[in-house]
Amino acid sequence: MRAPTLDFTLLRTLVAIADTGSVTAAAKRLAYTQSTVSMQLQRLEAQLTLTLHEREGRRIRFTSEGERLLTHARRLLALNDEAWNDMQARQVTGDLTLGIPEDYASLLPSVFAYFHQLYPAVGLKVICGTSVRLVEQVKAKELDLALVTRQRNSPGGDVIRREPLVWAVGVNQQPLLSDPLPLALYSPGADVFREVAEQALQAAGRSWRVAYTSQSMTGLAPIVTAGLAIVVVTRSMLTSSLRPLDESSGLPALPMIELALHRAPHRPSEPARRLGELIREQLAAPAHALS
Amino acid sequence: MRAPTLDFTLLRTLVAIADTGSVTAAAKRLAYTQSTVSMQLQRLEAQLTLTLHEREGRRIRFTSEGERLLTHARRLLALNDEAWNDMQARQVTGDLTLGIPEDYASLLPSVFAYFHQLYPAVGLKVICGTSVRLVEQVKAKELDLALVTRQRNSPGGDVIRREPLVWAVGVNQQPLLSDPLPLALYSPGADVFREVAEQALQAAGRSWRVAYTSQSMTGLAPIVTAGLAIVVVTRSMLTSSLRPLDESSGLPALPMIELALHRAPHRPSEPARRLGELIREQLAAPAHALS
DNA sequence: CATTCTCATCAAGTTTGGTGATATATGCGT
DNA sequence: ACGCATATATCACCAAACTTGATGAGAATG
Repeated sequence: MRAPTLDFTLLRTLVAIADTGSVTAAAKRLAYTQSTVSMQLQRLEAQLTLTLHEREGRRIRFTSEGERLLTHARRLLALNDEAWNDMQARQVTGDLTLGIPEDYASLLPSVFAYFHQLYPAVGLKVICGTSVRLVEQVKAKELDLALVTRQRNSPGGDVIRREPLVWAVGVNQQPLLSDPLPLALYSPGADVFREVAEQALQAAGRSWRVAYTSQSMTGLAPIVTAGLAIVVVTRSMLTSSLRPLDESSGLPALPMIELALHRAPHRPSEPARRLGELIREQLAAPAHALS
Repeated sequence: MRAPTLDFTLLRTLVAIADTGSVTAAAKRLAYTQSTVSMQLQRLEAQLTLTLHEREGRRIRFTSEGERLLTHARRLLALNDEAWNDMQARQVTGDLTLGIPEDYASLLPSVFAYFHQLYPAVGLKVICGTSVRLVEQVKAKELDLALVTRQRNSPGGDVIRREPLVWAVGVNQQPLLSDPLPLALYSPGADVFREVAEQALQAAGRSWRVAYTSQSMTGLAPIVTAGLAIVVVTRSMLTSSLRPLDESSGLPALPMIELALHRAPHRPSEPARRLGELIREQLAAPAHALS
């Protein structure tokens, strides 16, 4: 007697029959003939020497053995697909450059680690820059993908996630609400946060001055925690040294910003597609109000 | 493109090659031809469109993809075998009577529950009795199996487990070491514990009297916990109301007893075989000195 | 009662997979 | 270096397994 071995093909038709509730429908779904599916079911029963199904008039009913095998089958197929996908993923090769805004660098390492696990043969390079610059680089095909922040409903790229912006100040500081308002801004020339903040203040008729600027948030941190200026960050970027300011502070509400993924023009490479999908999955926004 | 599906047969071959380290050896183990195994390996690589192995002179070496698939394969095969065995087990039907000594009734319910899970179509009946009587019933084919206690190296049956016997007394009582020693015994005419105790006392030159007897330990419990008599039990039967007596009590050491499984003469039924195996597995002794 | 739908069964054609024989390559001993 | 023994790859052939399209039986619908 040779090794007792199940047949994935038969198991797959079994669950298809169970899912659709009919042999004909299962056949359609699997792109087989009806007679094939019918015989496959019989073959499976013959191999196991037991009865998996009965007929109640027109409807099919699984015996307890059938139900039991079904749970085994689903488990096995899930593992099969996982294994298969994993092996296919290892064949995805190539190089890939992704651009991200500096402020998001902290959000992504886990995604990169996961990506490397799934696609060990892909060389991934990450560069940081301002959103405006990254978009230019993607258009120039210097980058395969770029994750950028942008104001709501700006054109270009696919929205991955929406996030609220907040005013923040050092955790132990009183907000410095003098007029003009002292702002700490980073990415001096081009950053979205700056635009958003200035628009909001202007609409509210407030005056402001740019008290400090830096290339990155880290450079700004000492100023802000010292209470010398107010900063704009996304809610997810709040650290323990930052305290968000609500409406009672008298500052105008800030709109949401969007995290968007830009892809290089024309057919993305396979690695780029995969990374794009992964980023979408992993960064998918927790439930927010939308549209 | 039809469903991406692995082939258990090929996976099995793969692990056989990995286990044996050679195509030829794998072929022998699987009862295939060498050429078959060789082609199967190629087929597997072709289906996945990747290279699983390389040759280092004569020796085979798996690529990292090969190693990876191997771990998947082992997992999948384990699940396959589990599923297969489960489905086969459900086809084992019939009735089955097992005899056990009353004092072990508490040890076995979990085994019975497990057995019923594995072999739901088997009707299992359990009867209790003294070891001597159970052995007779097995010989008379009134029982399919009997689990009995016996003195070390007595003939008949297969040893499942060896257990130490101990003298015990009520947990709050001082041992009543009068002469003659008051014993509480159950299974009056025939029990092994009694034989063992009496042999040990006789060898030690002690006198004793049977102060109380009962069909089961439960009937004796009040007497013993009240400190009116001493009882002999296996170490695993000690309850919170019993206190074991060590050598400092002056009582002679007791030998180990054996738990043995007797099978009805001539070919055991399939259910009987299975239950026998299960009992052996489940009751397998924790590490003891042996021989 | 006719129609429609689903399913089981059959014969036939095709594909797949295993076998035995043979060729190639590696390691080892002389 | 040479030849023997062992391990592997490859080929053609055959048998078994699988899919298919056709056909008929049985059940639901109206």
